[in-house]
Amino acid sequence: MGRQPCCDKLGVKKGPWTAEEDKKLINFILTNGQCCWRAVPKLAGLRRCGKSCRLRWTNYLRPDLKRGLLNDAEEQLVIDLHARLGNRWSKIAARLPGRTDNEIKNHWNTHIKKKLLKMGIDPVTHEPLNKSETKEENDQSSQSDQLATEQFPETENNQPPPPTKVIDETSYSPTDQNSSSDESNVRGDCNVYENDPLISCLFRDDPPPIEFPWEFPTTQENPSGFSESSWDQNCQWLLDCQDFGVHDFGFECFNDVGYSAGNGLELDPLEMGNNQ
DNA sequence: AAAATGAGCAACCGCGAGGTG
DNA sequence: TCACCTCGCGGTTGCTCATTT
Repeated sequence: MGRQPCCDKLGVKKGPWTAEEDKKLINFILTNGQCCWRAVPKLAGLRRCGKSCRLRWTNYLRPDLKRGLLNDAEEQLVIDLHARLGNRWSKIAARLPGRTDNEIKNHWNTHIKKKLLKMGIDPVTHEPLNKSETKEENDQSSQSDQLATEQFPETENNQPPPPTKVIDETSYSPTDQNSSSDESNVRGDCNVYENDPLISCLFRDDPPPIEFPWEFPTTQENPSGFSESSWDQNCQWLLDCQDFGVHDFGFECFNDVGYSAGNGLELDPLEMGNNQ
């Protein structure tokens, strides 16, 4: 029984998106908002699969996206979140304003992984490499496996929570507490970090409202200067651009919207929430 | 200067979750 | 309860560009 393809493969274009396609997609979403992705390509006049449209939008065209490499704070946060959540990139991304799961995943695979290995840390377990090797041997024991499964049923590979001393001491170290790598445990740690608004925000049940509903906040406090106008108005100039190429100018102007420029980690989640 | 190799990243694929009739 | 559909996620691929030989 073959799975039904997400779209009609015939006549569906694949590969890199052109500026023209980007323009069509942005134009459509600005006009209609995000609706049924399956219908988007048809309605927008794109010969693309709906899935591809969604991916393009969420990973590249969304105006609140930050571009460029992750800064040190973001990178440290990714490492720590990965230690707790494992490869749940979307969950990790939800706690990094303006970053996408794909971007974080790529950054992890290309930069952080190597960095950790260089430091002698196993990027999977977040334990010192020699220690994890020893541990792997010990893990042959079915007893320990069972214990791990019981204690951390949802943990990746049923591994016990990684230790946290591996995290750079110069950064905050929320994982210094006993913790597991699952979200429930993330939540469980919240009280520990109550005093730190950033940390407590990061480990809240519901992540900070990073995902704007594709409308810019209308608060007068918005320092970006976008506060008075609508999303449509703000983006209209984009659509008027000749040779539209989002890659080339990266929506930088939007990065200031809704949170502090340059470093989204400085945002105040409560304030953001009010802004919506 | 050209070929080989590696790194980075956008995009694709397949699967599972959740919603609906 | 079941089948179907859409969406989102995570793993993987493959293209492009930079660096090395």
